[in-house]
Amino acid sequence: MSPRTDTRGSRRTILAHIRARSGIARVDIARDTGISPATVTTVTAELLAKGLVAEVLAEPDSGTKRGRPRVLLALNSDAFLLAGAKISNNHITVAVIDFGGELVADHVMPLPRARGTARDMADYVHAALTETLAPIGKDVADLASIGVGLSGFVDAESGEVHWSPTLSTRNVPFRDVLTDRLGVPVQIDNDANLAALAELWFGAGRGMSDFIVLTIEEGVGMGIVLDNRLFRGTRGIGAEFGHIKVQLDGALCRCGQRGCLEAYIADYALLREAGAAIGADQMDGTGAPQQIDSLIALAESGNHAAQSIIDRAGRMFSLGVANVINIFDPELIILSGERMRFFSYFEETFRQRLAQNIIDIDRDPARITVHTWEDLLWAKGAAALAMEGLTDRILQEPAG
Amino acid sequence: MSPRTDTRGSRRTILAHIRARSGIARVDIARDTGISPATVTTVTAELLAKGLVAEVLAEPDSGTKRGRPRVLLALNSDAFLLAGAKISNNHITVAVIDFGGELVADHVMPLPRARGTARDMADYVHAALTETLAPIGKDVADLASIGVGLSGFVDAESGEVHWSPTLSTRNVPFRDVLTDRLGVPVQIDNDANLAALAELWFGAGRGMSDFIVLTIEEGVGMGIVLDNRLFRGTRGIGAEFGHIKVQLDGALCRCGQRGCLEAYIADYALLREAGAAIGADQMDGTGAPQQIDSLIALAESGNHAAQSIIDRAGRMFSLGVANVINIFDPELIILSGERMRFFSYFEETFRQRLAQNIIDIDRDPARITVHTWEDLLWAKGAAALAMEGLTDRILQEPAG
DNA sequence: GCCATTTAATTTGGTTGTCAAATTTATTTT
DNA sequence: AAAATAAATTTGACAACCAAATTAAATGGC
Repeated sequence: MSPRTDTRGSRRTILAHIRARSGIARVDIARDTGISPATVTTVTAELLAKGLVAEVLAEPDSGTKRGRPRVLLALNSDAFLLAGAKISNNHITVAVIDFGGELVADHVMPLPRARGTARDMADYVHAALTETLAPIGKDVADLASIGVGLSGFVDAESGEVHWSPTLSTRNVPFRDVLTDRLGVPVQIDNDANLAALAELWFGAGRGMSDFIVLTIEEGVGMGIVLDNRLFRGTRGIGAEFGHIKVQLDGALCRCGQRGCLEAYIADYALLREAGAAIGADQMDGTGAPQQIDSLIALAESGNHAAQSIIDRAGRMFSLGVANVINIFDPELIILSGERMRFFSYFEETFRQRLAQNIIDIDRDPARITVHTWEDLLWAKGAAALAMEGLTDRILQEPAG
Repeated sequence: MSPRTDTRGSRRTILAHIRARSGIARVDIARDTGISPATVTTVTAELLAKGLVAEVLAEPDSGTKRGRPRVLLALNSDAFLLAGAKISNNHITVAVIDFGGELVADHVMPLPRARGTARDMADYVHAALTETLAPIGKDVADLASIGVGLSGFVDAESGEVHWSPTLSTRNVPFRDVLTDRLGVPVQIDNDANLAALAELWFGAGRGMSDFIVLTIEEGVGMGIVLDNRLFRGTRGIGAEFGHIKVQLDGALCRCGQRGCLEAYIADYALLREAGAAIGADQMDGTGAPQQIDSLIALAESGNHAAQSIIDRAGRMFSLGVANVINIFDPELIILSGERMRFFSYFEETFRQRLAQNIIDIDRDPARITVHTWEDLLWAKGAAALAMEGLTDRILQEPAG
C-alpha cells in the first residue's frame, strides 16, 4: 500500500485559512477550522517566526466591543518571491508574484522554436525569467520557487513529462532538468491543471473545498479540486475534458479520435466549419483569435450559418458540462479561459440546455460562475503551482 | 472549513490490510504499508484485544528458513454478525455475513407493496431480517451492524433520503427511522454505491486503492473508489453514470431527459427497440430478463435487427466507459451486474471501440475486469456498507 | 479613576500516535 | 550447545493536539 505521507495537518489547514480569509483573528481560525485555540496559537507562532505570516492592524472597528481586541493575521507578502511560467506554442508567459499572491511583474517572451530538448527549453525558461525580473532589479536566484506549465502528459508528482508538443523527446525528467538549470526548486504540471490551481489559490475557489474549472481556448481543459486539493487522476494524469465523447462517430478531433468535445467547440473546430459554410471573403482577420471574433460578429449580425455553428458549440458544451456535473455533483463550476468572452452570446441557450441535462434533485444545482482572467491566467496558475510547492516544502521543515 | 475528522489513520490502514491479505505477518504489514514495526505491534495488539483479529497458524511452510517464525494474522470471523438488505421494486434481498465476509445466510422476501412510508419500509426490513436469521437460530439483536441499500437520492452521511421510488415521502431521515425500529446501528446508501463497496471489501477491489465499478441491470450505475474510499460526490450524491449523455437530443430516458446512456443500454431501452423492430411472436418469455435472453438468442442466431440493437448498446456503452476513463484515468474498471452475462457477446466490439475512444498515453491503459456476481451482489454490497459502518465505529472507540 | 466584566490569546500539563533503537523470542544451522 | 538469523516487542523519546487554567487587553459602571 501507500507510504505514509501525512504532513502536519493543522499547519496546512491554518495556513490555507489565513490565505483564504486574509486578515483573520486566531479565535476565528479556531472556530472555522475546528482546531483548538491552543493549537492555533502554537502553529501561528511558528508561522510568524518563519516569517510566512504577519500580524496586521485591526481596523479601528466601528462597533465598540469589550474584551481583548483580536489581532488579525495575514500572509506576509514580502516573505518570498515566486514565479510561474507557461510554455506555449510560440512564447513563454511569465508571472512573478509575492507571497500574498499579488502580481509583481509579468512578461511574454517569444520562443525561437516551438519544440526542443528539455535542456533547450530550460534555457528559454531561464531567459524568460531573467527578462521578467531585470526591470524590478531581481534575479532568478531571488526566487523561492518556480512553477512551469506545459501541455501534454505531465506527471506532476514524479516531475516527468511523458509526452509534450513542447519537448522533442519522450519520458523526460523535465522538473529535474529545470531545477538543475535554474538553481531553484521547480514544480511542473499539465496546463489544464493550472487554471484550477489559480482559482484555488488566488481566485473564485479560495476557501472552497470542492469545485471544477473548465477552460476553453485553443483546446478544452478541466481541473478538479476535491477536498481542497487538485485531483490529478488516480495515476497522475487524467481529466481529459476536451476529449470526452459527446457524439458517437462524431466530428474528427485533432487527436485523431471522433466525437471529442474539443472537435465541436475549440477554435479550430469552429473555424473548420466556418471555412466550409462561410465564404472566406466574409471572414476578417488572419490569426485564429481574430477569425473567431469575426465569426461571432457575423452571428450577431444575423448570419444563419455562423449562428448555427456557435449554437451547436453551445449545445455540445452544455452536454459536456452536464456530464461533469452528473458525475461529480460539485457545488461550484468555474468557466474560465479567454474564449469565455463570448459566453454571454450563448449563455441563455447554455443554461437552458444544461438544466435539461442534469439530474434534478431537491437541492440547489451546481452554481456556475464565469471568471474570465486576463491573459495571465496560465502564468498565474503556474505561479500558484510554485506556491503550492513552496508551502509544501516549508511545512515539511522541522519547527525551527 | 471542515471540522477535524481524522480518525486514527494507522489503525484503519492496518485493519484494511489484514482484510485484504488475510493471513499476513506483522513484518509484512509494516513493509507494505510503510508503518513502523513498533506501531504495527501496538495496533495489532489492540485489535487482538478487541477480538477483531486473530492469530492463525502459519502453514508448515515448505522452504525451511531460520529465524523466529512469522505469526500470521487474519480477521476474526466470529467477532461479529452483520447484515445487508437491498430494497428493490418488489422484494427485499438480505445477506448475512460474518466479520470475515463469508456468507452465513441469505433470503429474498417479497414486498407487499413497492412504495410506503419510512416506517412501513423499516417494518418490512425487520421482517426480512427476522426471516433470514430464524433458520440459523439468530435474531436481529444479534447483529452488530446493518446496511440498507435503496435506489434514489440517498445521502449516506446524513442518513437522509431525498427521494426514492421506495418511499412515499421526500427528505426522510430514513437511517434514523431504521436504527430506531431495528435497535441496531444502520447505514444507508444509494444502491449504485453498493456494488463498489462489495468489490472494495470482498471482491476484485480488495487491496486496490483506486477503481471504478460500472453496473448494468434494470438501470446503469457507477461507483467510484478513490484512495481506498468510496467517493460519493462532493455533496454526498453523484456518479449518475446512467444519466450521462451520450447523444445530443438522443433517445428518451425514463428520467424524462434525452440521450442518457441508460436510454440505450438498460433493459427497457433494448426491449423498447425490440418491440418496434421485431415481431412479438419472435420474442419468448414474459418478464424483462426472459425477453432479454430471447433478444440475445435472436441476435446469436443471426437476426439482423436484434444484432443491430445489441451492437448499438455495446457502442454506446463503450462511449460512456471511455468518458469515465478519460476523466479519472483509473487503473482498474470492474464491470459488474447481472446483465454482464452477455458481455462476451459484445466484448470484441466493446474493447475495440473503447480503444478508439480513450486517450492513448505511454503506459498501460485501464485494466478492465468483468466480475459477474451471483444475484446477491446488491445485498452483499449492503453488508459491506454495514461492515464499513461497524469498523468506523470500532476504530473510533478509545483503545480499551 | 478604579474595579468588575468581557473577550482574545497564551501557558500548563497531559494524552495519544508514532518511530528509532535496543532487546527479547523463537527458530535453524553449524 | 553455540552461533546465526529473523520476527516481534519493549523502551524511551518526540511531535501534535487539546482541555483547562491563566494572563492580557480592552470597555462599562460606579
